[in-house]
Amino acid sequence: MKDNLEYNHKKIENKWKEIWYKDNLYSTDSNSLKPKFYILDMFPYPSGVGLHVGHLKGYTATDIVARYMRMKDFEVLHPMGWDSFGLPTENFAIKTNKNPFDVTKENTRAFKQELINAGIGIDWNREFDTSDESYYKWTQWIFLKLYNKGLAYKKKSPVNWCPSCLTVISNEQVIQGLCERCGSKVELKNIEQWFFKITKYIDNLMNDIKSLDWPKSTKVSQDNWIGKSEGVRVKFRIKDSKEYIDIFTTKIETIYGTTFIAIAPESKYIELIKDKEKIKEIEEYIKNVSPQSEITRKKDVKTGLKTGLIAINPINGQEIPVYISDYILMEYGTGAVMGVPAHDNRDKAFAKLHGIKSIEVVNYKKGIINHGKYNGISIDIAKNKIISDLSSMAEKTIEYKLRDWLVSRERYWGAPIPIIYCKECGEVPVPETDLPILIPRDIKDYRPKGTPPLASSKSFMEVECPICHEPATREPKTLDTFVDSSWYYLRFIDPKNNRSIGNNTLLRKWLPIDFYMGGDEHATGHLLYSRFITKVLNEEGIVSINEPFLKLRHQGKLFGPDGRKMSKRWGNVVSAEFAEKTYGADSLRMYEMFMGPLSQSNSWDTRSMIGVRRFIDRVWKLQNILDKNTLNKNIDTKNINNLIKSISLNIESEKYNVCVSEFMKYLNEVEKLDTISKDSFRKFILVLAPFAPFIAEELWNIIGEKYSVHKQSWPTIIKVKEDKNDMYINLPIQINGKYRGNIKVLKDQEENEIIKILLKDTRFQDKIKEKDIRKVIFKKNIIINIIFDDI
RNA sequence: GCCUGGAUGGUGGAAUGGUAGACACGCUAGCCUUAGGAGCUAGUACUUGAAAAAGUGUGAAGGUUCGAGUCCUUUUCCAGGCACCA
Repeated sequence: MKDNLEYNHKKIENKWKEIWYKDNLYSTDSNSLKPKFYILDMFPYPSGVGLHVGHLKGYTATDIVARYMRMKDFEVLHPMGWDSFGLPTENFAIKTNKNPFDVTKENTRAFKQELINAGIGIDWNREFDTSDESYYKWTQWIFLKLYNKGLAYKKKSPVNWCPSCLTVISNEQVIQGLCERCGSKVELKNIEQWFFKITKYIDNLMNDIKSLDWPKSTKVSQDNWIGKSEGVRVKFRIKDSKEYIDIFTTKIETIYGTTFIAIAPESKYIELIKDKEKIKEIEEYIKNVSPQSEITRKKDVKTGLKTGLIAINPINGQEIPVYISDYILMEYGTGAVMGVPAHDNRDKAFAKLHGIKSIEVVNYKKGIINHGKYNGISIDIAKNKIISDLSSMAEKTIEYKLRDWLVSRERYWGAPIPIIYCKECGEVPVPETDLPILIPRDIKDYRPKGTPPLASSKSFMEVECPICHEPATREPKTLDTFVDSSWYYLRFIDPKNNRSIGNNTLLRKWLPIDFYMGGDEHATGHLLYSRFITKVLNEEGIVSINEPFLKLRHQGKLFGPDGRKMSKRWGNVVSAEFAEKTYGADSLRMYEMFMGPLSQSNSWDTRSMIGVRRFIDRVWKLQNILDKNTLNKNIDTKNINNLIKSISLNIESEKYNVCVSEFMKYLNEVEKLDTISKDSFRKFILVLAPFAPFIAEELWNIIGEKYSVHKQSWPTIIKVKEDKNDMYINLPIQINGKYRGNIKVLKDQEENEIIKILLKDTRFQDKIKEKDIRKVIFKKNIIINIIFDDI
């Protein structure tokens, strides 16, 4: 036979990827009667760097699952699109001096080609860019839905400003005080912006997440981000005044220990100060503090000033000084705290710096109050008593960290906000029939300047008021890219629909997503926004689901060979193209799976990849030992049965790395036999197909089966007759709990029989004396453990 | 500080409470070859030993159990996330 078979991955991959694409092999029949399975990857920003091996980790895993489910006779929807609107694309366009329209086209083409090269099975009929007019029409439509429900509103408030991107950004886009995109220090600016009222859905967001099949860490992240805390608001009266300062505390039991009040520099309580000298001093202080964002204020030094105001502790009438300090955040609680140096580290640090005394009033170790009226009473009881003692001066409340979602941007490359300003009629939403509001093309310089670039287009700005038909102007701000991606998953179901966001029946049928895969960096951004938008669309009757993603998994990061994050800066980016050229797409896919559990991060090691390439070569050479004549041997059938079972099990339990080992183990066994039956070979190709689609299709073709292997059903297990070998098992022997070898015994052999055998076995008869046996632990077919007295 | 994961050979990693290190990479030796960064065969946790074999061994210390990498308690270290959130 053909002895020197060489597997030519280039030739074979080029052949099949063309045929598959031409046939759109992975197209989904929306109206199929089979059970549906919707599996989705977080779609990428098609930035300029191209696809590297890290991107493919998640895509390969979903591709394997999609192919497996397809073979299990589900109608599988596995689509792909491009998150092309927004800062990543626009910044890339600016850097390369091109326009974002062209950049989007070029980059999406490149990304798509690389996915095709990697054999990722996508229904390309459903592809879209979020910057397509036919897509952002519906982004704007969703904005109007929110607007009409009162969930989209404009407000002047301190917002995060990135001085390099020249736009506002949301809280979720600020990472440790720096801009997520460019790493610049974020400033605080007081400007009018558009918000989505996500805070209205806090309770739903917190409750509904509990039942989702999501990684625990992600659920916890969202909970922390929402940051619910239950506490009490307390009024502290100002001496010689009718005014009060409202504070928020979660530790009302410490109120006796209050030795000062501190308010935020932005606090309205500053107006209570009447002393002119003091006002000057404080204005000076505020000037020094306020240009900084709350996030970037120095944490170690807690600066502050006495305001001259004296507050009265409502619990005991004690007079305490009021300070202004930059460690108090205006945006949380009431922007004022009761300072309890004895029981709060920050208060303690502030008190130390400003010479304020500290009174210990609670013993947290013992869980009791050790001061005043409630001395000796447990904290829980004291809390309630204090609250009722304070009566009208206190009120139980719940505070959250989550703020409303800031969605407007002073940038060009995004969906224009569909609002019109009319002198007569005020703020007017664009009528649905006028959508989409297109981005103007007549802007020469679209680069960010701090004011919305769209404002410089006359043709865009000048418009007729939809109500009174008088001249009016458009809102020149655009929507954040996270608005685009907060609903994209539902567009794949009916992507070409021009009349509605999606056919109602189809949306009902295909939602929710059964399996969602993507990076954990989206835990508090995209994933939270998508859940929110889904809940709004649900209330509007547009979708019938309450949660978009039933099951979520994160693929771990793939670092460069040097263990650092893959980046141009380090020169450690391994392109998908490089890996495919060297060893082929099938090897690349299998290697990425073989590296370890999917959720775990790993470093790329090209050298290790040779292992899976050797495997692929040996699979190719199986043709040499293909036995066309004889019937199945029992052992051959048993081997393939085991493989089918274990691959199914391991795909379903998401252990793709173990799948690869199982294939290798199987191959080792088969090579030992020097022959493989056609039936087993056929099944082997079938189970291998989700992992290595190219070589599987080629071998399928070679053995004369009908195109395509990827349209076949998952192989079934044939029952084999039990033979002699099946009658025996190797039973591990433990003596005093320690493994001492094993013996060959009949399957289902009982305990006393086994002991008889052991007593005769030359290896064990010296060690085992029947009369000394104290106890025997026996688990049929699993283990026998013999315990002696003298342990 | 808080939260979430981890810790198993030289490396990546396997292991429903039941033979730890599967499967690979690398390495060592041999075969084949003009050659090998190709292929094949054998070996490869550590210690002792020529070998047979014995002992030790899953970050550390305890505990539960006939039996623990796996369960419980304490602890150390590593990675990631959040953070003046009152």
